[in-house]
Amino acid sequence: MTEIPKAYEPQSVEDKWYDFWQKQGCFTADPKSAKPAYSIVIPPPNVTGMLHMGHVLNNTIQDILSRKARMDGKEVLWLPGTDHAGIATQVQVEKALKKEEKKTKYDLGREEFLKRVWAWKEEKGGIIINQLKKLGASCDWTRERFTMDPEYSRCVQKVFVELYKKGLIYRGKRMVNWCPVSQTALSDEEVEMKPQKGFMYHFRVEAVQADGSPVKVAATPSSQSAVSAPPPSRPTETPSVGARDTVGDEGVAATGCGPEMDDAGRLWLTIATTRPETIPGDTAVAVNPKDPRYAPLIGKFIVRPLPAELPLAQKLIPIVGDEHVDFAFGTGVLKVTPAHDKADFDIGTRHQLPLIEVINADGSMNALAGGPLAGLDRFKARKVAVELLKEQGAFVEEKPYENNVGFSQRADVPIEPRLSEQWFLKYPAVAQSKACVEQEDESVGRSPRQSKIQFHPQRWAKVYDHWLTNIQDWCISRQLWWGHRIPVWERTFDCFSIGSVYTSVSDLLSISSKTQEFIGKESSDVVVIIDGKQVTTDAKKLLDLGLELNKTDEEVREIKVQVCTVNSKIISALELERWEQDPDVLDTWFSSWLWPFATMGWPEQTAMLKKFYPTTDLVTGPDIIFFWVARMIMAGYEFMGTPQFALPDAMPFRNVYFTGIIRDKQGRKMSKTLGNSPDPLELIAKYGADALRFGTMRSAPLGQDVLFDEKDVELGRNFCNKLWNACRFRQMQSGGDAASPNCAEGGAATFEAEINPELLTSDDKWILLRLDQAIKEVSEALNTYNFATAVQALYRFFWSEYCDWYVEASKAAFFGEDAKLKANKLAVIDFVLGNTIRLFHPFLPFITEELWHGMGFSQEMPENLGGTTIMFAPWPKPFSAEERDYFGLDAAADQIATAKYELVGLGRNLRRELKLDPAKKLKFILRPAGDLAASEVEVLKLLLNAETVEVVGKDWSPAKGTPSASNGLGEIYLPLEGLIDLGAEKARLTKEQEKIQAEIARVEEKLANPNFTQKVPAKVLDEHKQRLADWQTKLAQVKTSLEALG
RNA sequence: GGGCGCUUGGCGCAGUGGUUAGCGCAUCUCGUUUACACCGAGGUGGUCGGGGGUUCGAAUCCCUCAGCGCCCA
Repeated sequence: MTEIPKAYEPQSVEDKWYDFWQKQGCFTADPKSAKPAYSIVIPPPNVTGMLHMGHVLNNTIQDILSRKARMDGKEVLWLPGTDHAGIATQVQVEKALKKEEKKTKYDLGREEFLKRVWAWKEEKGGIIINQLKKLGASCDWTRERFTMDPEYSRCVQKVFVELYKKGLIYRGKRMVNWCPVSQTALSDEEVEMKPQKGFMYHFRVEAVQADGSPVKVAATPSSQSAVSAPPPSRPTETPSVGARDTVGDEGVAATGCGPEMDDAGRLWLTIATTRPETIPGDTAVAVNPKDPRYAPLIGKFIVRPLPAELPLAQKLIPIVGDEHVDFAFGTGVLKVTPAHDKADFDIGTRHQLPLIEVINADGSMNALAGGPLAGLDRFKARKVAVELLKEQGAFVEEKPYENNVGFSQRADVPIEPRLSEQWFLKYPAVAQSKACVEQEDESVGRSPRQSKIQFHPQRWAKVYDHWLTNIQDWCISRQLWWGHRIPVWERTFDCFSIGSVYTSVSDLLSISSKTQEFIGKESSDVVVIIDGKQVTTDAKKLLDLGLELNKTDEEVREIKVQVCTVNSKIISALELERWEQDPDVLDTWFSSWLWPFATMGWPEQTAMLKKFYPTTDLVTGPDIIFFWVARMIMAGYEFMGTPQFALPDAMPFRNVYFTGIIRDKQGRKMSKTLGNSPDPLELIAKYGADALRFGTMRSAPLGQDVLFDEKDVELGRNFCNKLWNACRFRQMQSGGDAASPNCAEGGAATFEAEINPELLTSDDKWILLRLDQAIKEVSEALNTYNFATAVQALYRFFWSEYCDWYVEASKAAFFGEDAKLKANKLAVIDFVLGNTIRLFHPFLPFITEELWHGMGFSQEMPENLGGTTIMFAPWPKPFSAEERDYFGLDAAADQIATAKYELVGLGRNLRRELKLDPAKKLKFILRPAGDLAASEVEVLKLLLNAETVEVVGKDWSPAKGTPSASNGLGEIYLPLEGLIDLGAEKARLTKEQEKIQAEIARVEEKLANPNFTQKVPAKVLDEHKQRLADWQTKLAQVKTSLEALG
């Protein structure tokens, strides 16, 4: 037989089994299976991505759930794939293009650029998939999906058309979050608020009449100062403009606010702003009409200081009264820049203020910002604007100021609120989505049939609910090239001729009669909007539509027609007539929100959807609860909740497990710049995939962030090695030279299947009970998504109970002569290991498969229930009452073993306290409290490393000065013939005695308290009485030991 | 400003009203005993963030304060 390595070598095992599983089709889900379904869709990683520790955590959990479900006899679908990650991917390809060819995407043009992106995707896109395989992920790779797959793209477009038709999608000129680096709009969710240190700049402007002459206010302020009335306290219910700027506003409320009149009789206002570079874009200043300081000035004007070169008439902007102005903030005077601030835009709308755009799409200032500013970057312009104010004498002061600024999540630069034409979605199925997630206070008294989505941990349900309550329309268009292009075509017609030249809608769309027939059948494929109004395609005459097709207004000669469709025939017809497709693409999340069903063949009612939708579990990070989880739920109700699918529950999943965020051991987020992000593949190469999985799971408590330490992986490796060696030990006891866990023949030849209950020792029964307990704990922990608890239970059972006690105790039999006992012990070990390996399988797929075959367990099982692979071996079950009876697993056996191990501990302690040579075999004397089988004494002898354990009767008494220890099982003595220093042992026992006495005093005090004895439940009272008795017994034992020492 | 979470030995965490508050790592001592030094045996180390309350009894429930973190505005 071959020499086997003393240590487990994962490298030689992992690839072998992964290939085996794939070749056997173990991961492939069969929609026709009669087994109950279990399904899970992977949160698609970015196609540009590389595996990081977050993926490891997330996918290990999914793999554990999937593998456990297979062992539970479920038909399992774990559906993998990647998403196209619009911005991230485009940016990567652009960077590569610049580096390699010194070109921009504009040099190539849209079509050619997209070819490059696809080429790049083909080359690099598979990396993360292969990395997942290294981790052991049991995904159904035959169903791998990509959000830009043709079928998937059709789903995205169809969804767009449907929502468009419902009127939920609209195009509008709105204030959006603009990323000047990526040069695209972003959704609110892609904006990250970060505190920024900057300045609050104060500058003063003159209040004037409409003609520019000095203002005359009825209640003329005194020449010293206009600040007579202190500003009233802020009305709490008033929503305040600029509230986002007020973070940390203590100390910002400016001194000397209120209008001030100078010696020349001119009235000045002071304005506070963090963005002086936008002054040229100001079209008003706003004050609160309830603010007595400024109210009289409403309707007057101020002289806008920038651009300085403009004639006075063009500098005058009105002072408007707006209740949303927070008059406790800043000076109470708000500059209003409707083109560059969301709140200001709203004020502008309320007061019909003009918009002046002064910032370009790339974040630079344009000509309207004025000579010195034009062309400068917005941040450079800020400094220059301050200089310009100083030159004019308008600058008052600047104060350090920290406020929250929205950053583009991708490019990590401050976003620029910008007015632009974008596509928006009013979220569908909001009410259903809100109602379907179980909140914490609902869980009581609800029948389990009323199905709801469960979040784990449940507290995330609140966060979810809050977001849905305050939901805003979703900006879904992106000014990118890589992504799903918006399926809308547009053409402009002359409004005078449209009605006469084109008679019908299909005529307008240049659709032939043949195509038209086709449309008739599939009219859901197309939506037509004329002049902003949806029209039906079967309308014969345009004029019948009641549109104002003959506009009289000379200014408006054009009428816009939009067609939203996925029908390829119509699209070809449109493109022939030079209709133009909208250049924008859709937000990547607008495709991934369809993931749970678009990956399974939607919109058809496929066998896959029938079998596997709704999916069972979703595992993801709380950072994408809005981006993805909430939107998937809405999409589920909207698109799977139709009669066609006839589902009782249209929700996309039943459980959502939110992982923690992986941090380094100092609690910092993993980041490339910090270099604290370990490469999982390196860890796998060094320690093995099982070790990485085990280590990660062990340190990942439910719903808490995970502080990752390579030590955890090391511990995982050690654990695998322990498991390996425990199996190796068993093989070495099977009588032959076949001492190899990875040698199937050797293992199988001596496999002991039958346990003879008659021959079971207390140790055997004890380990069977511990196994039973472990099965219960691990199963329960997995059912409640407590992965760390499950791992902990496995660790404790296997290492601290099986290896430390049972294996050591079993050596008494294996080193002995009783062949029957040995055989039975092997049977117990095989039973325990067979179950243990299965319990470990979801966590440690590779080593368990190796051992399953190597130990011969696979040969004991039917082919489809573990015979081929442990993946389908049945999940271990706790003993039934009959089995417990059969094996005699009662409390008595348990107590004997427990007491025995305790006595061993006491004996080892004696040896230690007496500073005896640990290598020396000692002679112990045992005086048992009751009957004790010879086999028990053998175990004691072995575990105590004793030369002999002499059993004596009740009437035996030790010589004076004989160290001893005792517990319920009996007393052990170390006859040492004097010569030993007993001081340390005496001291230890005295300390022990004091501790026990203190405990007794505590319990006695409780029991003496009538308040306690009368109020406490009987059970607790009994427990306390028992506790007192136990302590008293212990005290007696310690006293005996002390006396024996003399 | 609102919401959520966290605070337990040096570190990371268990422990949601009832024994002596557990576990892993680290640390210290000892040990090359025929599964494993990726190991074994043993030890040190905690008034459970502060204060108050409820209770016979609080790490656990309530109030309050403080610190840290995250999300939303």
